[in-house]
Amino acid sequence: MPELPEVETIARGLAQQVTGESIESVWLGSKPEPLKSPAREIARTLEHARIADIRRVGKHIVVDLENSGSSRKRSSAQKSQWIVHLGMTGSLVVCPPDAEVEKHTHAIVRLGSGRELRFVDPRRFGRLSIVRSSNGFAASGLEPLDVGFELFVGLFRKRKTPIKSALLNQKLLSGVGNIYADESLFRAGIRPRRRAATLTRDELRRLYESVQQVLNEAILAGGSSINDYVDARGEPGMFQMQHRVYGREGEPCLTCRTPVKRIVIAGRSSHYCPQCQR
DNA sequence: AATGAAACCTGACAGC
DNA sequence: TGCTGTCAGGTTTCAT
Repeated sequence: MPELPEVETIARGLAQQVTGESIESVWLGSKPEPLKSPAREIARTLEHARIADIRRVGKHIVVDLENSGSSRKRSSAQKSQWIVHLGMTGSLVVCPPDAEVEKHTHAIVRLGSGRELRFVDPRRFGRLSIVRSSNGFAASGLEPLDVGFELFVGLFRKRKTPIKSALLNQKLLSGVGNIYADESLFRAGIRPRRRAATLTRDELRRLYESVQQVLNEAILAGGSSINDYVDARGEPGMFQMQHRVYGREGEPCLTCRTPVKRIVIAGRSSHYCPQCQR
């Protein structure tokens, strides 16, 4: 469910609500765990830590923790991070302790204020992990909103894969998902099946600007709510109102009235206007 | 090395 | 009501 704009919205909301809180205790569900790190390590790291900040890196939510090293020395503040990937259906919600525990709740973090931070994920594609390296968590690819144009161009050089697949490849850019890839390609006037390496410099310029424009507009709108996505407060995003091709198969292109086409690329449905996109 | 298909999961919805 | 098939905002793994 969440791509960069949704994750950004969620991370901002969470940061606002729980920065500075301490973590009292952690409950992790059993079952085939959505955990990349061992449950023991996650629990041990989170418990008694202080939440210093929450932010987005790619499609990941990074919770910066401070371990005050409770008993020993004063300033033995160790840095560790709790990384949450929401997969397709994951959500992180802050709620009062007496709120009903939803089905598919896999983790409950009790906060100093008495509230709880809960991880819910029906499809269990989401992942929780702990990072301790001194450099901190690093995304596999470049941040689409920060990358310079030359670096962006370099990503697609020599790639025979469809440009749509390249945009979805998190090792190149991290954060672009299916909705925003389609929307960006529409705005740039480029067909999703075009081989990445065949794009001209002009086309790449348009794509570069379109990606940033679409992501920024979506962040302003609080993300896209297609099925059940809601932010940290339970509010849906509004960007779906501005989708020009995604989910509009058969409907007229907003520019030229040609029916929007839907095809499958790398197993993902892809929407485009056969007239406006070449 | 690079590409694409399949696998991982559950739920919602359409059609019969 | 209930069955079947399809689809879903993501990523990893396994064959080519």
